[in-house]
Amino acid sequence: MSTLNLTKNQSLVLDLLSRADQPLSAYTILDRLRDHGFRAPLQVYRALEKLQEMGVVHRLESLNSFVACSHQEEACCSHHGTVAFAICDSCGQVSEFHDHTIDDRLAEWARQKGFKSEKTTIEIRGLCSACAA
Amino acid sequence: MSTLNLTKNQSLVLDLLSRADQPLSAYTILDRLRDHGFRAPLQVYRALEKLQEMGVVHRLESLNSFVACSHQEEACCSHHGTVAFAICDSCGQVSEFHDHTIDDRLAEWARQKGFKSEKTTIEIRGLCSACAA
DNA sequence: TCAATTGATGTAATAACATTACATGCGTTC
DNA sequence: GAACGCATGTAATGTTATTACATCAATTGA
Ligand SMILES: [Zn+2]
Ligand SMILES: [Zn+2]
Ligand SMILES: [Zn+2]
Ligand SMILES: [Zn+2]
Repeated sequence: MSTLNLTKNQSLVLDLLSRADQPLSAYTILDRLRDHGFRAPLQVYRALEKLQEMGVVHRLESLNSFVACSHQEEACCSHHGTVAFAICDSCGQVSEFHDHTIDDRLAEWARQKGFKSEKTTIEIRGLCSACAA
Repeated sequence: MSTLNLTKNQSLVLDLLSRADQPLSAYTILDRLRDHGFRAPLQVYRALEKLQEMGVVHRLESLNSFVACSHQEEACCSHHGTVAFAICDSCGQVSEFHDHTIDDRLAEWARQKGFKSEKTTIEIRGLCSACAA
């Protein structure tokens, strides 16, 4: 199933996350979708699992929350590899970015150690420019 | 209070983590310290909080678990800055390392965006060399 | 056609992780 | 020794995630 062919529950969750101005927890999503028939956590977690597999939603490990992908298809690369998140602890704004040099350094460390990387998490907590001012 | 002057509860938690061959959750720590008088989660969380402040214990966000610091005081630097963790999903082994280039790239991104970084999490999940073989 | 399969869904119960609130004990300071 | 700071103890609650089981619809292929 592609991004263009989501189930009803998946669409509801993705739409909600896309409109949110900050990460949402699974239970916040549940609460906000009660009017649309959501009754149990599993409905949310199942939708999130699929959306993450599709790469259109990311889990923020340090927040136990989820965001819609805001990865910009920039000129430098086309695929969605490892990304980093900068999370403002004041306003909740999340910036998603990637950096080839970081990727390369992590890959080089893994190569030297014989470590087989499956998934990399990079999250910076702090204050965005607006909130730090 | 320095590393050399821990309270009883802090010592018990740090000793347990230091001897563990994999990350431990707060509740696992609680269970293993019941014989030493631990009765409630808060005893564990309070000790962990202080130990983290001292820098002798780290929280692994992607596992909701904790490890004793294994940072090696190498020739290249003396302070305990941002570190990365490679976590084997098979045997639980955790490798803690740091990379100045990664630090620099993240700092440069933050500088450009005016983001004030407070704490950075880098965790690689995968298979260690022994388990990948 | 219709049984078998697959994948999405619904519901309840439970497990796992973390915090709040309040009380107690125990040194140090003045 | 009163006041204070700080570590501790205990109970209750809040938050996040999973397991188990049942139902439903679309697909498939004998
Ligand atoms: Zn993305
Ligand atoms: Zn902000
Ligand atoms: Zn360390
Ligand atoms: Zn391993």
